[in-house]
Amino acid sequence: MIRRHPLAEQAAEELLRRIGSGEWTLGEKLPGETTLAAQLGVGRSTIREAVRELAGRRVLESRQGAGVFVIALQAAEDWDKVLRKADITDVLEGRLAIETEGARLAASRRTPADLKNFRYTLTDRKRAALSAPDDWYIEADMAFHRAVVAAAHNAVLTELFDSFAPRIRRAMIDMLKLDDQHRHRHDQAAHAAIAEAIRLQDPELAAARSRAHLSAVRNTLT
Amino acid sequence: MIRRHPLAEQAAEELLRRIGSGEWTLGEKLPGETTLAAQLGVGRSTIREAVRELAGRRVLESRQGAGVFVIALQAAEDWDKVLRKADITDVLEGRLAIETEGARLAASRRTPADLKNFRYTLTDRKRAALSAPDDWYIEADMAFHRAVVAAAHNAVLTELFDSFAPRIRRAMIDMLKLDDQHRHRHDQAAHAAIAEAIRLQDPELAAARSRAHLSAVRNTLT
DNA sequence: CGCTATCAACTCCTCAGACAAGCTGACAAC
DNA sequence: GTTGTCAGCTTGTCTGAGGAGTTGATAGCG
Repeated sequence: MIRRHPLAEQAAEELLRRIGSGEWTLGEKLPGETTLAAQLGVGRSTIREAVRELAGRRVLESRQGAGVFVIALQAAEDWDKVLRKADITDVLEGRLAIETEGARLAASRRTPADLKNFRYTLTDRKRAALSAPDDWYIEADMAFHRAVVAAAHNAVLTELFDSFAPRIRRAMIDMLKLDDQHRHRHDQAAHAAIAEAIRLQDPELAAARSRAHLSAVRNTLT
Repeated sequence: MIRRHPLAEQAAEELLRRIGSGEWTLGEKLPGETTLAAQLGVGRSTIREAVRELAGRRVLESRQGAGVFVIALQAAEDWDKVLRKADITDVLEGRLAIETEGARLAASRRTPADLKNFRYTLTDRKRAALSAPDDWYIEADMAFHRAVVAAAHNAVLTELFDSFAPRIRRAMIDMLKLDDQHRHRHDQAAHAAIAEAIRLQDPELAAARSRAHLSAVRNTLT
C-alpha cells in the first residue's frame, strides 16, 4: 500500500523538520506565507494548509496581521503512536503499574457504586467467558478491569488506562487467535478475588492479587 | 486577552462537535467540500483548512478522489492538557505507580551502566542539595528518579515518566517556595537506599523503598 | 453467467488573484 | 513624554480554474 503525500502534508513535514533543526526557535515568527511559498516552491494556499495542520498539532499558531509563531519545538509525541510502536510486553508492564496501583487505591476509596459496578461487570464477564465470541469476551474483561481502576477515583490513572486500552485489546485478540481459545477464559475466580479484596478494603491484598493476575497474562505472551 | 477565532477554526470546532454528536461515525465519509462549505456558509478553502486542522489532530483523514473520513471520534486528549488540569495528588499517584514498578523491574534488569548512572546522579543531587538554587536541586533530583525508571528498560514507562516530568517539576518548585526550604533536601539517604536495593537486585525492597519515599513526598502536599 | 476494460462522475489537490481584516512601528502633533 | 494617525506589512477568506485520483456503472467478451 503505497501512499503519495499531498504537497501540503510534505510542506508541513518540512516546516516541522526545520523547526526541529533550530531554524526557528520557540516563540519566533516564521517568514510570511508568500515568502515560504516561494521558498518551498508551492502555492500560498498550500502553505496555509501546512501551517493549519501544524496548528492542529499545537506546534504553530498564526495570528492575523502579526504572523505565524512557533509554540512548541516538536509535535507532542502522540501517545497512541508510542504505544503502537512499543513492545507489547512493555505496554503490559505499564498496564500492570497502573492497575496494581489502581487496585491498591481502590481498596481505600471504593464507594458502594463501585462495588455495584464490580458485581455488574463480573457477571457480564462470566456470561461472556462461557459463550460469547472473542471480541465480546475481551470487551467484558476490559470493562471489569476499567471498573477497578475507576474505583481508585484518580483521573490520571483512569485516563492512562483508557489510553492503553486499544493497544491491550488488540494484543488480546491476537493472543486468543493464536492461543488455545479457552485457556484464558477460566480465570473468573482471579477476577472475583481482586474485587473481593477491594470490597474488604485491603490495599495490599488487592494490589497483590492484581499483580498476580496481570503477571500471569504477561507471561503467556513471552 | 481577547481573541477572535478565525472562521476555519470555528468550522473545525463545528465539525468536531458534529462528529462527537454522532452525525458521522468512525470510518464514515463526510460530505464533499462544496457541500460542507454551503452548509456552514463559508468558502471552500475555509472548509479545507478546517479539515486540515482536524487531520493534524488525527481526527479526519482525506484521500484524494475518495473523500474525507473520520478516523477518531474525538481529538486525542492532549496528555499535557490532562496533566495540567489534573490534581497534583492524582499526578503524584500516577508517578508513584510508574516509579515503584520501574524500581521493581530495574532491580532485575539494571546493567552496570545503570549503576554508574545512579552513582553519578546521586552525587550530583547531593551537591545540589547542599548549595544549589531550587531549580538546580529539582533538576538533579529528577535526574536521579529518571535514572531509576530508565534502568527498568521499558520504553513505555520511561516515556510516561518524561511526560509527567514537567508537571512534577512545577509542583516541586511551588512546594519549595511555600514550604520550609530545607526540609526536603535532606532525604539523600532515602534516594541512596533505593539505588542500593536495585544494585542488590531485590525487586520487593526496591519497590517498597521507592513507594515509601514517594508517599512521603505526596503526603507533604495534602 | 462471470470476468475484465472502459469511462464518466465524483472527490480532493493545487494554484492564482483579489480584497478584507488585523497588527506594528514610524512619525507628526500635542 | 504622550497620543493619534497611517502606511505597509501580516494573515483571513472567497472564487474560479484545472489537475489528479477513486469509484461504481456499464459494455464487451469468453
